[in-house]
Amino acid sequence: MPDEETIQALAETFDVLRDPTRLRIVVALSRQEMCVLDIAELLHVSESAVSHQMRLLKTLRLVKHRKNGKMVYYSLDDEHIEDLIRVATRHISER
Amino acid sequence: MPDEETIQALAETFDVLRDPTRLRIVVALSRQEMCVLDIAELLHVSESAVSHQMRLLKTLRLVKHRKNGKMVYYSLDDEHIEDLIRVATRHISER
DNA sequence: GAAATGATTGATCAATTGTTCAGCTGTTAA
DNA sequence: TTAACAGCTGAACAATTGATCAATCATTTC
Repeated sequence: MPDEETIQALAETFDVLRDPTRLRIVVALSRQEMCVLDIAELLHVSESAVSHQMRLLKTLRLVKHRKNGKMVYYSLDDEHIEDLIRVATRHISER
Repeated sequence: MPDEETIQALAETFDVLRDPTRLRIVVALSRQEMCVLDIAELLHVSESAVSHQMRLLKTLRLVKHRKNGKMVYYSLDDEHIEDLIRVATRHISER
């Protein structure tokens, strides 16, 4: 049995992806870099909602950002997340 | 962008594994078949709590069960879940 | 049958969560 | 300097969640 710390870290990782909005953001960013407004429009949620989620994704080191003037461009910071989505997609397609 | 149904199914999958108790149950079952009481004792949680979680895991087809008298033995029903845990473990070990 | 055991269930409760709203910061252009 | 724009933030709210408790079911043993 993995130690408590590992379990917590694993749970935290899955926790990020369990929310549909966050999942959509991550999937979108796996294809291209995007700014907050682009994401908000694509997913039909408010800028504020996106911004809140980006803070979480940033804190957990899932995304990185790049500022250009007043725009903030986000992209994935971790290729493992794409792996997770791939494996999970295989899972649901066979269940 | 995947359709709404796929996103929901993906989120649901990650949702199961985001809870430490549920994650510990799944990890334990990936090693051996266990009954409710075994799991409860191993994880130091109540039988009732385990039973509630087993219902969820059963509903989402993550575990299967086998009755033998008054005992119910649970085991994993899906090898993809072990893959997910493997990939996630690699992720956290490198972050 | 009654008691004991393993497991399940429903109700309840505190804690957590994601969104909204309003106001804010920082940057650009007039 | 003002207005407009892109993004961030904290408070507040409803909704969801996971554990606990008590009661119950199902099976075995006495």
